[in-house]
Amino acid sequence: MEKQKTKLVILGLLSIEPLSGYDIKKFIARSIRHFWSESNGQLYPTLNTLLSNKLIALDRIEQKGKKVSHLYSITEEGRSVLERWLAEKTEGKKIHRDEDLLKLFFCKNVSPDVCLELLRSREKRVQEKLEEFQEIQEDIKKYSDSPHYRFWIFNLKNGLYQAEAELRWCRECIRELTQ
Amino acid sequence: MEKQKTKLVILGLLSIEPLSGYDIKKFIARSIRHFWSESNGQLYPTLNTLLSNKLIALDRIEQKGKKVSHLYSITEEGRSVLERWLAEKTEGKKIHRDEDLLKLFFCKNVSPDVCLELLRSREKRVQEKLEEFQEIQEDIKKYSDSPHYRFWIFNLKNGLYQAEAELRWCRECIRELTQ
DNA sequence: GCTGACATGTAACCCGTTACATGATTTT
DNA sequence: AAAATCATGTAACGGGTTACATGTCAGC
Repeated sequence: MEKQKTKLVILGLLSIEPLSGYDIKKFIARSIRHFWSESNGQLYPTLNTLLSNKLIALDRIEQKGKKVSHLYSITEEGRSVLERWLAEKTEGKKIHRDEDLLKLFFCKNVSPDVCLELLRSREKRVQEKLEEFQEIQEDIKKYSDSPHYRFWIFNLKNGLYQAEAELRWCRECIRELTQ
Repeated sequence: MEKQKTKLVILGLLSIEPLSGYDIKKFIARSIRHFWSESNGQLYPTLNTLLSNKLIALDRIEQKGKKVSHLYSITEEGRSVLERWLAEKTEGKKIHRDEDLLKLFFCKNVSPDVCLELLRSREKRVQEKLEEFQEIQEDIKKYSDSPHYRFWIFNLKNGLYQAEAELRWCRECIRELTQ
């Protein structure tokens, strides 16, 4: 009965600045995509739910011609919901399923080459992720004066450390298998 | 349209040795719980699906008194499905949602104490995970002569490296916030 | 006139967990 | 006699993705 986190992301992002649904998607893509995602199928309906629950407000509808853009902002009530969640203890039960590791666990069934290929492709993926972090770092630089910034850097660093550890692991495994 | 991984875990585990549904649960708990989980609601129905697809076979039903235990084993067909999957390239798109990091991203909204508490509780959780790895290492020692063993150690090491990186990160963040 | 970004949304589907149901057997 | 573990399952629910639907606007 995992509670719906989508509404919390929305509230969180709107606590930074008023945004439209589309803005939220872009914001996520530029900043937290390395540990969070939202799909349209969740985003837009949730936006409307939050609106009817008065946790967010519809600031204005911009219309240039007939192109519509809904700009939302967080309400006082929304803020208190957000703050309550932030102070809540996160239950860390959720284990995240890792398909590569699962395959590796059964790798005795296949040739060493298959296994090596798995590791190399993971290595490559991790390297791409590292590059992604560079991009994100660039993207959020424009917020470097914001009080949010230091926390965002924390997040980035987390991804960085994880990726480095992963890379080291891939290489060690590959070395051990090729000896 | 994420394909059902449950059946692959089952096939994988049965490729090691014949097991009952309950055995599978225990096996997971003793070996791969750090990166995989299965619930009853998935396990038992999938077992029956695999059976009717002839990817696994019902070896025998043990009855001591009226306590029933179904022992399954993998068929040739099941083996080839397993091997095909192992050789398949894993699409690494799946980002795993991290609620702590999400909270941290919005931490400007709350007092530094709340943020510190978040980090400390994460640190504690990671330490517990490290202890878990010790347990798992003990539990799988009985397989140390098996050709599977080296891969299992790889997996364990992955978790270990991840946890160490996480721990370092937690501590750095805490230090930076308490200065 | 076409492509690609802008912009919002819905419907179907599936994966997975939770909670419940049932009953035997072993241990305390 | 109670509690824990063994053992298999089902029903309901909900979260989340995919794919589709619709239409505008800017630039080439």
